[in-house]
Amino acid sequence: MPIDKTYQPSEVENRIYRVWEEAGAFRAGRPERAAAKPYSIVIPPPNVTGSLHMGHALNNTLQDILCRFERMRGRDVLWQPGTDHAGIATQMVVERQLMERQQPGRREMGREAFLRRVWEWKAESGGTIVNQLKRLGASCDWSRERFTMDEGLSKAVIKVFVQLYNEKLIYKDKRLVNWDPKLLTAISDLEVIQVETRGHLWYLRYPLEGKTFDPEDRSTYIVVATTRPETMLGDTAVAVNPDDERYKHLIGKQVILPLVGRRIPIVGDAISDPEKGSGAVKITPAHDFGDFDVGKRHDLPQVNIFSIEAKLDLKNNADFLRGVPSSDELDQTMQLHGQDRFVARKAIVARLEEKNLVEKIEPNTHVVPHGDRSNVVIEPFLTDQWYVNAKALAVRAIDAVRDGRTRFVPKNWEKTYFDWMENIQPWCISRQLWWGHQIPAWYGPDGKVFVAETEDEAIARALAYYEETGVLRHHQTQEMARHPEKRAPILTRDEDVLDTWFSSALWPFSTLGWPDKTKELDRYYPTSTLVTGFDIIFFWVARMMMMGLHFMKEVPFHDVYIHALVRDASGAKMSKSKGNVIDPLAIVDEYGADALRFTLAAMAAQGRDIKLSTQRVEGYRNFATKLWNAARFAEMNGCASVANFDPKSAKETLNRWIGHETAMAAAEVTQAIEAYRFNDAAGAVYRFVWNIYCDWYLELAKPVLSGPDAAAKAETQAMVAWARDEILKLLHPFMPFITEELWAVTSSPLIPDGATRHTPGDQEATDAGSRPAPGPQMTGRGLLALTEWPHLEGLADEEAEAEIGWVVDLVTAIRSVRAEMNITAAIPLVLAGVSPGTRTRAGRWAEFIKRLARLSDISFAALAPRGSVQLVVRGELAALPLKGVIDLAAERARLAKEMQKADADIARVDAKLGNANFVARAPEEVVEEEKEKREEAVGRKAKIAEALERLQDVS
RNA sequence: GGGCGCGUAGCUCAGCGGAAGAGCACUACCUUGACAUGGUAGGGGUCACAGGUUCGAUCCCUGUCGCGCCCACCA
Repeated sequence: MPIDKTYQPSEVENRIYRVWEEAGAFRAGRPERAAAKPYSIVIPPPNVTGSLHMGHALNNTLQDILCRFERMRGRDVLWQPGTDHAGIATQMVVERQLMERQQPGRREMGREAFLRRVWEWKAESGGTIVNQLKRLGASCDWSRERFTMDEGLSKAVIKVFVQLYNEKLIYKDKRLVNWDPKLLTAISDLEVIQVETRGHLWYLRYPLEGKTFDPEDRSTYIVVATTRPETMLGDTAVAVNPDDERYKHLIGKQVILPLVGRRIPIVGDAISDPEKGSGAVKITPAHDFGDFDVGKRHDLPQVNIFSIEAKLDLKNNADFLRGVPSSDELDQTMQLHGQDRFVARKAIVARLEEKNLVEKIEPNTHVVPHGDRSNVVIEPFLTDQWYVNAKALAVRAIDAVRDGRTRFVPKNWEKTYFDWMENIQPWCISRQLWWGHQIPAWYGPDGKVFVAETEDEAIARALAYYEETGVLRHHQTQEMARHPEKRAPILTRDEDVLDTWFSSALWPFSTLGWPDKTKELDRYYPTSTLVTGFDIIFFWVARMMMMGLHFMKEVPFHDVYIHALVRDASGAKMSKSKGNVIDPLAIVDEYGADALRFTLAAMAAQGRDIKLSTQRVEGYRNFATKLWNAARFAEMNGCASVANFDPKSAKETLNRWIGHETAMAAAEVTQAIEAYRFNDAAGAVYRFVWNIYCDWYLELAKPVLSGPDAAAKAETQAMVAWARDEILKLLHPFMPFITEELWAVTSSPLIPDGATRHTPGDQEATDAGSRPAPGPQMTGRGLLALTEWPHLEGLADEEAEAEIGWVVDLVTAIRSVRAEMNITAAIPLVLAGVSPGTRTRAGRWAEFIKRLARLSDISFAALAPRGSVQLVVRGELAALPLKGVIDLAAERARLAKEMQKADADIARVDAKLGNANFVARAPEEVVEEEKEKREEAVGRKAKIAEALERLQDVS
């Protein structure tokens, strides 16, 4: 079947993907690889209800390159796919949907109905991202797809929770958390972002006890500065710096808290910076992280001005005053109950102003914590939450990176990792949400906690406990154990769910079947490589390290490749609100998945953000077209793969040369991928395909392919096909679709060893993988995805390199002159006074050179003909007799310029070689190189001089 | 306040100790039997600045100036 004139990705990609899937090409543990070394990667699970964005495209392209590369190198590859339930994000999406459809909200419908609704939404949209990954070409083992809320993974989550609880590494604690007043849940430190905000600094006067407050008399009050005046209701102290002469004498005295009337002490504490604000600071232990610690140091009470039930019955903002001891003023005149915090702030400031208690208000820009999802101001809030003792788990996670069991690429991310790990805070894992893994903790009527893997177990433990403590009698517990309906009121389950990242932290082993001892766990854990963005090093990588080491006693992965962010062409972060999002699927539709993948790989240099422009994608789409047409050319010239062809058997210099170049390129690509240098790998294969194979090899092969030498022709046909096949292999990890398609199209049928070429077969490419061999003599060659990666040895050939290099240089030099002088007609070439070796070469390559440089004739002479343009090619003169065409003055000037350059080169080298220190201290090979450079330049200079002299003769 | 990174051709970026590179854009020529999604040739850079180390610095060190990002309880 002749190859189409242009490659149509849209027609090919889906079909090819189906072929791979039907052949089970991406299955881990294929029987024939039972003895192979495993290679495993777990996918960073995308949000199950999400859709593919450019970050996914980059992330998964890189993983796919590694997986396809290792698969071709014979490894038993497991690319473990799956999706994440993404607690908050998914819950928000569904809630928004309910709102848009004007359906009852989450609270109105209740937990059970709401969860049903989320599962429906998951069923509806959950396949989207998976299909999108397939469109990208991701070679995941889809038969092993997992979801963080699958039965198996949920079992792992519960097991981990219970075990950590029993080990006292998970505990419940009442302390300040980051409370998101919009989502009405606690969030972890990592989910808080600091936003620079323009606000105010209020200077408040707190009257001193025992003095009559007089705004004119500064000795009757102390001024505190605050950015959150409403929290004053919860103040339990005023702090001054113990070394501050202005306030030292007040330490130990009391102030009367305005509006509330509470007496609170003035304490000395280093938290107070005399330089800042007024030098005195209000202390609100229940509403500020710093103040919380001060409160601990000075044993201050914690006055929570929000309702303790806030998480249950608050609407949209933190409710006020539930916890504040009442004062008549607050209760009766201010009406703060249920108010929005910012409304309350205004009311409080207004009231303080009325009472002359506000000294001044300054504009103040400061950083304010916001929820990363809700984007509202976070409220530090004193509640009971569950925590993981991350500090304890971090120890081994730090060691593992320290001693290199896990290594980051690029290495500088290790510092970021260490900095965070070494200062790690308790991880708040409970969320007041519904979508997620519900915490396996049950409470007795007295608040006693029972943590267990199942409710039955919790009940059994509770009954035993209450019997032992005398709360229940033996016969009661017996009865309850027998009759479940009677025990219902005994225990209530914790309503909260776990942070999504808790289940993600288990991903490398939970997806492999843990806690069961599976053969997959045994074979694929620890995984080989993790590929992820730097933005989730803390969220995810660090936590997988901790959990992996704790539960598996081994690191979860050996290498962590950290890639950059994809930004838009001008460097801005892509976001929906900015409208600068480039949809990867739109790119795939327009240019093909291969073009997008290649672009991402080519731009994935370590350590820098990727600014994606569609122009660049277009360029690589063109590259795909180039490859396609090169394959077409081969096809049209009868170049078909020869079974068991050995490129080392090539006799033709040209063929030995392409063997040499192919081997070099293969080595370059291999080493680059091994080192995670995706851009280098992509660059190497690009240059080889376009600038070596297409630009020179195919051009030089043309005369042979249409020439009379049957043996040379047959060898060249085989070699063209061989190099093309090697290209398809080298390019396959980057451009899997077009390469697989070409592999299929060009492989049917193969020419049996030693036979001559006949017309190409016309079999459908679709079934290249599964089709039986076409005939007794033919060998089907299966899928490219499962074909062996090139390991080319013994093909280096410096002699061929030198010879073809000379041809290339000569042709280039002649073309340059032609273009500069605007000569279109065929012209003759005279090689003047060249060595016998060059003479032979020229004879051998005459036809090629004539064709590529458009020459009418090549001849030899002792001297360049008068009126010639004279070129120095590899130290010898090539003359183009252009009498009448050439401008002697211009030619003289050109040669003079060349001469200057030669002189400059010689001078520079001489400066080096004349430097005794250089000769003495530089490495020998460098000195040798310089000497060679000098020799070359001197030779060149002599030839230019000769040419100039010859030119003088004419004038 | 700490940490990380970046300033190289008009644009986007590689290179990171031994004579400045790519893609795109630009200019000229080419409908030559694989490819105009192409070919050939060309213009364009004191590698941010200042010191230092070195025989030699775009590359290493120090500082300065710009620009990002991350972390941090400061009013």
